[in-house]
Amino acid sequence: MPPDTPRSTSTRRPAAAPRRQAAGPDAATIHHGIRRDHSEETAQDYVEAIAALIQQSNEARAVDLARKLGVSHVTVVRRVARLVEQGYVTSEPYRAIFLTDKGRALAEECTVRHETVLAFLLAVGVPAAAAERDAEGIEHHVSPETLEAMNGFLKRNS
Amino acid sequence: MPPDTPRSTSTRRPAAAPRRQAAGPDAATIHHGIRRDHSEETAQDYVEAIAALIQQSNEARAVDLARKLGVSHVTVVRRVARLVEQGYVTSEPYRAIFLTDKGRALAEECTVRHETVLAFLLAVGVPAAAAERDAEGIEHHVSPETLEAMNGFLKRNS
DNA sequence: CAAAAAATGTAGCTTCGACTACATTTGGAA
DNA sequence: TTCCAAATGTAGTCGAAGCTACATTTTTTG
Repeated sequence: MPPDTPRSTSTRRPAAAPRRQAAGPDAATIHHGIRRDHSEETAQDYVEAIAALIQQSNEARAVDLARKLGVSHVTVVRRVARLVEQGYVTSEPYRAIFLTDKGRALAEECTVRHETVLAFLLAVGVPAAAAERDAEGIEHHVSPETLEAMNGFLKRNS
Repeated sequence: MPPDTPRSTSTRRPAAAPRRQAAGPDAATIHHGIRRDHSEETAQDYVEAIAALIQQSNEARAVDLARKLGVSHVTVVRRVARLVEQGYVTSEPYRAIFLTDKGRALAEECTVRHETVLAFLLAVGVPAAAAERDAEGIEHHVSPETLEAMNGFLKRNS
């Protein structure tokens, strides 16, 4: 095994200060948070989609959800089971899916945020098609502070 | 099983037009794209982190990566193995991790995008702490069009 | 009303990220 | 030079998201 790779610089810690050496302030914390959110993102997507379906057909069927989200009905069914556990939706065997109060609240919140992000992107000059696409992804990573900044911007430029 | 749930409205398709009924234009496609990206997000995070480590220590060790990303070294090792397969990095047993040309290119691209998003958020009035956090999540969902809009905004307001 | 179609449910497989626990290698110190 | 701590590697588990295939129930339709 040729020891060619330079292993020197600042790699081995002096055995005394084992943690927190050269890296940034708390980059790990940020990534941690992102990962935690990941699970909630899906929940939000589902709840939002369910709310949309209910609004347009009075009920949300698993098939429609599957189509809307682009996954198989099996995936939907399993995810919905978890949403039931988390208290976002109710679902009886072979019946449609409905939102609980908690679910409705989340959907409402998500929808508002989605609208804001979309309006903001459009206001900044993003073409409609791209704005719609990006809003889907961005909305889950917008903190209250950023949301407020977006709203401020929209208010100023209206 | 009481058949109480209202199943009527617009649910059953007329057997003739089995697909694409009431739903939006192609919402599924959007979600599909988002999901596909998910895997690339991680790759980008890793490549970006590796580039940062190399810049500050001339090499990226698995431990440092693990610390930076807030995961165990095992997770890093496994992910890095896939990055090797994808041609983003090189890695010899018990040695540090280095970027290939492809990896360097991706890192460069990600870094630029990250900087742009961050600068943009700040320019729009998002507090620094929130901007840093949100940029991490948002950068992966910014299309070229949106990136260009952000750059345009920054140019106009400088 | 009965048959067929559509929707839902269930079983089981795959991939991926994340972890703990334990083994092995490396490199710096004693 | 030997020993030890830190870094890496390996094995095996878990949960979640995806899927296909097949079973069951509901709803439409002939």
